[in-house]
Amino acid sequence: MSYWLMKSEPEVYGIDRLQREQTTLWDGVRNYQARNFLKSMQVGDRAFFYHSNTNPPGIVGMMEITESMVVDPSQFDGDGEYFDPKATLENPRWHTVRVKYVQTFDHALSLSELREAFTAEELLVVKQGNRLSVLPVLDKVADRIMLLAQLP
DNA sequence: GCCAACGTTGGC
DNA sequence: GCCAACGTTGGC
Repeated sequence: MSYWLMKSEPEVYGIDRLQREQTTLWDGVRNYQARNFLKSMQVGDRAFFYHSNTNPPGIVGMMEITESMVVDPSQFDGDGEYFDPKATLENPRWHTVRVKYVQTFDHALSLSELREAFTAEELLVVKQGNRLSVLPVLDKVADRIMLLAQLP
C-alpha cells in the first residue's frame, strides 16, 4: 500500500463535497508526471487531500483509491475544458483513479505547518515552486502526517 | 492581483 | 534538439 497526495482547489472540488458524494473520479489532470503517478496507483492506496489556491493551503483529509487505471472520460468531451483533441478511444492519453472519502482531519495541516515538520526531500509538496498536483508520499512521512493531524 | 516557477509549444 | 515565447499553477 502506497501513500499519495492529491491537490484540488476547494472552490473547484473540496473535501466537503467529496464527503457528501463519498466517491469521485479524479478527472482533469493534464500533466504527464502527475498522470504517471496516477497510473501507478493501486486499489487500496491512500491519498492525502490537499487544498490548494486557498488560505491557508494544506492537507485536510484522507482518501482511498477504489479503482485504478480508469480512462478519464473528460478527454473526449469536446465542449469541456479538459478535452484533448489528440486522444482517441483506441488510444486514450489520460488515465486516472476513482477515490472514496475516508476522513476529514480534526486538525488540518497548513502548508506552513508542513514546512515546519518536513524538509522538501521528505515531502515534495513543501518544495518551493512545486506545481505537481499528484505526488507520492513516503510511508514514514505519511505516518507522521497522520499523527500530527490527530493533535489538537 | 502579482509574480516566480516551471511545463508546453512550435519555429528554426 | 534547442530555446524563446507563452500559458498555467499556486503561494502570498
